[in-house]
Amino acid sequence: MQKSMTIQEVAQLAGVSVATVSRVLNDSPLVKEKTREKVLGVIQKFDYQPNLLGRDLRRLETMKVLVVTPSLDIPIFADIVKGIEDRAKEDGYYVLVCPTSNHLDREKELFQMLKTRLADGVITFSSKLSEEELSELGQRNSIVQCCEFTYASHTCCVSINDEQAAFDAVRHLITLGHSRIALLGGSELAHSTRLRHDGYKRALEQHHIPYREEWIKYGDYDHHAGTRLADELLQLADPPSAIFCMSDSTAIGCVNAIRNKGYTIPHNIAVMGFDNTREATMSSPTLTTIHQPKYNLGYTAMDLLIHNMTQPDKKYENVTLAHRLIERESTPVNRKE
Amino acid sequence: MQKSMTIQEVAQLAGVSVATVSRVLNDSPLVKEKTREKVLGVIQKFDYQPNLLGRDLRRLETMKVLVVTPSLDIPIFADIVKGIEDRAKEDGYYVLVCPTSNHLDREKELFQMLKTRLADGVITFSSKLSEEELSELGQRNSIVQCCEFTYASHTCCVSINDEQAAFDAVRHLITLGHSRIALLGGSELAHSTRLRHDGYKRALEQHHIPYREEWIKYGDYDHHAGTRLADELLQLADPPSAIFCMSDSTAIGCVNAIRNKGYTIPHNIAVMGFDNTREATMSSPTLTTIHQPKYNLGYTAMDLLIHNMTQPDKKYENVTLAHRLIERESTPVNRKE
DNA sequence: ATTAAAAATGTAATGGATTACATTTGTGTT
DNA sequence: AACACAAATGTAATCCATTACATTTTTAAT
Repeated sequence: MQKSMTIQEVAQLAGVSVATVSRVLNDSPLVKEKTREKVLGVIQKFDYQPNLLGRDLRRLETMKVLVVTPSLDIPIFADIVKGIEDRAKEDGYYVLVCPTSNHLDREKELFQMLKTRLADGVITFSSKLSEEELSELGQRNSIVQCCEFTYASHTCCVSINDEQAAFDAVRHLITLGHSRIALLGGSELAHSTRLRHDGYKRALEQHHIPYREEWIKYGDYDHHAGTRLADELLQLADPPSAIFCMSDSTAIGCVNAIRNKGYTIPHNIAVMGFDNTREATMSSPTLTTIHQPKYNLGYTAMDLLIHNMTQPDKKYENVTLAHRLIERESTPVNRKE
Repeated sequence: MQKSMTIQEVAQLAGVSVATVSRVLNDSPLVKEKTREKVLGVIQKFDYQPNLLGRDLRRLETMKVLVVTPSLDIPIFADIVKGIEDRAKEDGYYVLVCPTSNHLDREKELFQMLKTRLADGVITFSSKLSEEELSELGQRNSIVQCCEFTYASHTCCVSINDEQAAFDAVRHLITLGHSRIALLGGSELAHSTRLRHDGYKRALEQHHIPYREEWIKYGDYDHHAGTRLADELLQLADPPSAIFCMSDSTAIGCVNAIRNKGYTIPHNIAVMGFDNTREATMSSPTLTTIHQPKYNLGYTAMDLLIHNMTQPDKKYENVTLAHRLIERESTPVNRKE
């Protein structure tokens, strides 16, 4: 890579010292107006750009934050990152999104960037690192987990209350008169899956509805899984009358499967999604779903991260934001409320 | 940010000079085995990580590549980035994805990272920079445009042949017996939109089918635009019998609008999408569409970028990859072929 | 005009690693 | 044993910008 102009050359051309140029670059009030103009003149004339590697090395700070994610096509991801971006911009941080393609090595490499000083902090979605690794990294670096949570000390997390959200969803179906309610989940490994399952179970228990193993099915979060699992449900001797899916994509696959069998939604079977992504309004019928405050999750995560990167009183807490149930066409109109 | 261990301390602890430690870090063959072990011992014992800011400054190279995009939720984006990632990994580059939220300032800031030495190269999707700006940046830095193309010297581009792809799509509809073919486009500003429009027009001309202004409509790339524009088409006194959409999302919106009016697809109206995203198989009916080789577009873009970052014979060419027409349920079965 | 204080600028150390060049250690040859 | 040469290691310059501290210039007060 070719050399570009340095602060020395600027100083020379402007007939001042490097210190003065540096002060101009950093808006120091100690520079006389006339001098400032002279220096800025040279800077503009030659389109000088300070080498930020030099600056960052000196300051031991990069103003960069990594967003580590297993994949870019998680439907809620884009909105979350928008929230992160906006909060970051307020304090002048760069946001760099790094997909790991679900490779643990890649994730470790990215976390190394904290140790090797290439980034000041990390926001992570569903990390594969172990509790020990996260805790250890958290001691010396700032890490915020978003949405998906691995318990670890010296770490914090921003998410909705997944257990309660699932509870609310299932209660809604019960309120509509359903008692034959299936659960279609995403990855069984995810902590959120367990929590949502717990919420599902609690809602049934509270209404004295028996829990039936054969109505609980896990797959991926995508629509193919939804189609496949819904087909399985429909082949049961005793199929459910409502299906709660842990993602909108799954719900759409589910809807397709149900309609292909000739049933109508919500008349024969009610379906609920999760996340309230744009997919929920793309499907027909549109999906009743649980809204996640995506933008705010991102904004809050970044806010917490900035706090921990800059303030001495680190916060290692779990922040829970409010979810919301959104009624659309895939569940019957609620006459009681 | 707290100081961490430096190469000096390692050298001291190992009883050697910093040069030797550096040689060990960089796998130099000039180090005696016994010395190497001694140094590695200290490195492991104290979990020393070299400060890459120091290294990068000295080498004037960061091994980082920026992927600048207006948004993260472009449906073809995730697969393209996977291709970029895989090629990057082969040569040890970091891939950092940077969304601009469509803000020109933000984009400029990110391109500045080339000048400020924070990144070695950029792959950009539909840049908003002017031809002059791109050309100027291209002189001293490596820039590859992907999919969307602004003409500029010292720049290269990897994409499909949009004109031909649209031509093929429309010809397909003509082959199926259609002559009343509408065009629903994305942003009118995009270069690809113009090219696809040209291909549409050429196909009609070649088959002596008149071009009708009222059947050409532009909006966003999303499904809402598709619904709205399709509604407009259906209200015409003389509506089309086939609709070619410039994205799968638009096509899905279109499909919903058509079915809401009580028409069936493809019996009453045929619909084609573009991109072959997962949405194309999520909709029902599934979409006939133009497949973009997304992974390969990314892989090739990164390949070209690496070439231009490392080799003296820069390539400033346009690489065109093959597209493919994929038949699904939204167009009638082709009996002639 | 003199002097103290404030403002502006400059000098040089610093951040951490790499590497050209210098020096020491080791090996082999006669 | 002496010398040539190779191998291993060390010293110090370098990458570029920031900043503590030193120095010079300006302003204000007497």
